[in-house]
Amino acid sequence: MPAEAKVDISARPASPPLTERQEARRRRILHASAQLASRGGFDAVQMREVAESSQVALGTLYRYFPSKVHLLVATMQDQLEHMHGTLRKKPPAGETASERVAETLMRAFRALQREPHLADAMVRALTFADRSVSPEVDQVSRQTTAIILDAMGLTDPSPAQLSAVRVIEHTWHSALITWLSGRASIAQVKIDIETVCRLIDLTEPGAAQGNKSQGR
Amino acid sequence: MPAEAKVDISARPASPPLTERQEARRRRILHASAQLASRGGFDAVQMREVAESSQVALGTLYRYFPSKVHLLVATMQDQLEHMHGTLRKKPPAGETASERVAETLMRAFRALQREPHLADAMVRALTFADRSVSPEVDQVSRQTTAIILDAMGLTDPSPAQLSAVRVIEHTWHSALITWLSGRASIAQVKIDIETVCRLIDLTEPGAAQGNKSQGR
DNA sequence: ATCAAGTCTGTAACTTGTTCTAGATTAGCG
DNA sequence: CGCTAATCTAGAACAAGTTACAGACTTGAT
Repeated sequence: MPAEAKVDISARPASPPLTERQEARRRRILHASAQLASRGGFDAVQMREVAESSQVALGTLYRYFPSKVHLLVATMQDQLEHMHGTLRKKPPAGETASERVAETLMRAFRALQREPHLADAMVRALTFADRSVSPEVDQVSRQTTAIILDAMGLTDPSPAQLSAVRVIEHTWHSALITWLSGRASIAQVKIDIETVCRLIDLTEPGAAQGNKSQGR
Repeated sequence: MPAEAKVDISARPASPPLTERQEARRRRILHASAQLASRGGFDAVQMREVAESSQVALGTLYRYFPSKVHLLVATMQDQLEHMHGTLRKKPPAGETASERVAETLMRAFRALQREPHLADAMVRALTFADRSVSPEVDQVSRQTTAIILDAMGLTDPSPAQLSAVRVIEHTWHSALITWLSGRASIAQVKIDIETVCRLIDLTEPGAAQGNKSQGR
């Protein structure tokens, strides 16, 4: 499945091309953000501290990322790219599409467990984001969709399959939140993921679907 | 299905019984909260304004609700009780359990559409809540579960059914967020709800499930 | 090399959630 | 009624996100 370059193109809004120093600043900021987040989660990412850690004035930080939520969502985009790359190297081994998706998400989940504070910061920012961050959040969503479709081994999904993927993403985000806020165990998240992934089986060609009103 | 009184018991932590004046204050605060939220959503619920609107000192507000998120989650509990009562009066008419659940959730969704700002405030608070609010958020979750099980017409759900309900709740919350932040249309939310509700069909006695690894 | 436009820095100010304090008020009790 | 503990009020104070601004530094074009 050859689809490497496409990601990088859509990743940046690419409005004005950044100079080298600017690219370096941006990278320092994202690094500081991830670092602080890894320590104490959402609350520990304080804009003044991010600015100081990344050797940038507060005003500059806000020029690069117009709010804390923007910053953390961008941090998530960054991490997601890593993740997608990593996952691509070792594709999931399951037989059915739903097994492979569940395996992929559980692998991502285990990665998040290694940095729970970072996960907290990123996921909280994602769900707290208001309309002003929609484009960036959408980008994260597209990236996530791409990862799931990859795991399914699809290049040209049907509408029903896209719906299933949407629901899987919903479940993934919400399950993460319940885990992060201590209301669900790791085992519980696993069950939820496995449960929702069975939706995929319903969309397979041979599956008998006794349904109506599944418009567009 | 006789299960009326139970809700009220678990609804309040019932630590110290409130005096009449205190109950009145609590009610004024919740009312002011809902009112402000209906105007401008999460951001419009400012603690100083809530205090003023409800004729209570700021310190008192914080004594009743230890944070803005606590306040909004309590507001949501309040609204949910209304909702559950309303829904109970006109049970959904669908033939299958999944149809009835989808109908119920869509009805709730339409109610939220009438007060989108209030919905914004409540849902944002719910997903932004950290561990310190877990008990309250859990209470909301239980109430939501009860509504869904009601719609299914179940009193004694199987583990598989509970899993399905959990996933439905995940989808419900997350779909609401995408709608509130303008990243999904009302139609899209409808599709997502209908899609996830088909999971219920998989848990019915006669359903053929070609699955493995569905532990406990 | 020089100039204009755009960036970056350092710092103060403003906003809103949260905490703290000192002095009234209220509730329960003898 | 009169006392004591708890509660409530008004207002200041603090914390962190965000904005504003004046002056220094870069950049790109000439």
